Amino acid sequence: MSRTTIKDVAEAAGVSAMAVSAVLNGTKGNVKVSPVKAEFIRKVARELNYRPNHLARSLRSRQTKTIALVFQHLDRFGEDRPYFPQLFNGVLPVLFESGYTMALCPKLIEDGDTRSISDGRFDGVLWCRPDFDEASLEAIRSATIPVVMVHAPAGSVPGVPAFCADNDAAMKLAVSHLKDLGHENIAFLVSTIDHATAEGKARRKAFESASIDLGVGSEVMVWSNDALDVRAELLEERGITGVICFSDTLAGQLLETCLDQEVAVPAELSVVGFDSSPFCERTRPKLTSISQPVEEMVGMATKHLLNLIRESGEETSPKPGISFLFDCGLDVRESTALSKTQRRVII
Amino acid sequence: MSRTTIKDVAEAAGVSAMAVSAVLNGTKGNVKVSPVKAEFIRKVARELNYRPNHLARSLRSRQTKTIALVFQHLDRFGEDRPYFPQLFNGVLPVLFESGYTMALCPKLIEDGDTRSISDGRFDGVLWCRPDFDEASLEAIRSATIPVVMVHAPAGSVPGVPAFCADNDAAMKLAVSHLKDLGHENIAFLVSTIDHATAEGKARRKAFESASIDLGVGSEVMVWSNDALDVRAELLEERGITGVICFSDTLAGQLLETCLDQEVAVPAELSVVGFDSSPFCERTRPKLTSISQPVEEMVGMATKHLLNLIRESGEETSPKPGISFLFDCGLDVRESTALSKTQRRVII
DNA sequence: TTGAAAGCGTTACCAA
DNA sequence: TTGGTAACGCTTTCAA
Repeated sequence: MSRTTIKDVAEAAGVSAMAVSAVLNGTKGNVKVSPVKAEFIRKVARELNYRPNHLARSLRSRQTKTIALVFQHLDRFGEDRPYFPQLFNGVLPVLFESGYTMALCPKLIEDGDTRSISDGRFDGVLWCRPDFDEASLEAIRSATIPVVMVHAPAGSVPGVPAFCADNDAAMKLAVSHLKDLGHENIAFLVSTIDHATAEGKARRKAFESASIDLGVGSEVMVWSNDALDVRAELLEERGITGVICFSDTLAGQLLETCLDQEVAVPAELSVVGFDSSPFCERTRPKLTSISQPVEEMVGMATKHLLNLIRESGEETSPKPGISFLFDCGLDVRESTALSKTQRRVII
Repeated sequence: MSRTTIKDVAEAAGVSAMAVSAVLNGTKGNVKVSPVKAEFIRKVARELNYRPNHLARSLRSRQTKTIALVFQHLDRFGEDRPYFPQLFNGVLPVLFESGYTMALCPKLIEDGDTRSISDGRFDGVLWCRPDFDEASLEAIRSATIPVVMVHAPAGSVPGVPAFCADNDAAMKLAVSHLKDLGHENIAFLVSTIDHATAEGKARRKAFESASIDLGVGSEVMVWSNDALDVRAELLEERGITGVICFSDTLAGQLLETCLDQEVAVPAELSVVGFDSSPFCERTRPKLTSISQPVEEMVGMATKHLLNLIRESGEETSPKPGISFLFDCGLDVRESTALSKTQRRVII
């Protein structure tokens, strides 16, 4: 029974409640208790097995030592989705090191009742959803606690720090790789759902700029769940020989479709994924993919959030919003190769 | 700014704070507000963008709509550890459906400061750590909120419900499988860490009983990180031709060791894992493994916990502690085969 | 150095 | 049907 309150301890020790509080909280402020008395209080507290009520403490002191993590919870935490392990590996060590608790709140994650961001339970929010509707943006804007966004393009919400992969550089890397292999017409493939997200739009734009800059033909293809006739629609109709996909998962689906339709990868079509997850090692052929430092991004975002929380107590001049862009890499595996034309030239 | 309090709303609407509370909380109890007034209050609340302070509400009503999840956080959430996705898939849907928040608290998960179970922040605790030290057991015993244990043998803490795989039946399944294949000397392999856990001990005992019941020679081997000479120590010295491992991970390590030492699996040695994770499909040979319904176990444990929380408000006669045993299966893949002797007999 | 009192924002209880 | 008042358990401020 942790029913013992600070009052019980105070009575048992023959002191006031505040003396107990001061002793147990490391007496910040100008209240001081003599060492002897302090030790006695500690002893009594231990004997009564006193545990401070975290709720009452938070209510009064206006800090909960808890942050909320918001992510896109469309489906299960799957075996082939390396994102969630990376996310948690990025967040938890940083949080735990500082004694912070992580909360997964259905109101924020599922109900979209984003106004409850500031309902007092959290000191800050790590917003890792790539889809922003206007309600969410408004909630983030008007939050009374610090919010940090991950996977959000710079400046998505003025004044709110954003941590994001450098999609422009990433796409340039991938398009350049395909161009070097002799591909002249390249497509960007994205699912309907992802296409609607901020990151979907950002990568699409990045792809288009990269294509123009590098002078290759480009095409954006939004893949709903319909059948896709790779040979007819891509190869023949549009002369596309290289495809950059929004995600590894999507690239995996494309590989399967190619297998079904007897389109050879990479002989006839080169395929690039996004994330460079362990999944890439298990496909046949192994998937060339853009790598994104999710864990580092999330880890730094978490650290930044904790800093903002610390500072929010102090009187500091308002800071400008900052965004952080993370370099991506390209892990070349087996799914990309010289285009047919190029091979002819070499021969 | 969600600084608007219930008082502000009450003033603006010209009513008392409790009227507002009654209206917004669905007026349980005997307090009633006329429909007209109720609608007006709702309107004012909406206009002022009032959000109830969850902390204050919890403090007063003594329920936080939050449960804590405790698990073993030895290392990273890895790609080859299917446990965590299964854990979260089991817990979150059940919790979210009932509007409960899940908290990961460093005090409980890392610091071992288990007394803070009852610090007011949680309505209940889902205890999924397989290692129980005396301090933890004492903390669970003296908790003021409901606790449910997963991976704990029945009756680990009197009165606390335990959800666990039926290790006895599982081991019987595996030993029987190996016996049918003609193996006469079987070992149970477990790492030092796992051996110290409650589940480690339970499986060891289960293995020993199964071996005796089925009349096969048995040996328990605790594998620290030392080199293990499979041929000398297992095959020659002890005549062991079949090994049941504590986990798939450990079985994977054994497979690698066998590869290094040129011991053929399954020709010379049959290997069985535990968990039947997707990992088993990726080893060479594919790993025969005992399957444990983690997701269902955890899901049911969560439901049970929520029920206990609901009931804890009511005056019910104290219930006896219950334990739930879950059937395991054996997924036979490629790492187990007829023993040499048996093959000779057949030929 | 100490203690008393006033909140924090809410809900429960009791009188009207 | 209403509304005041008293908690919930703690910390902070102010006066001694």
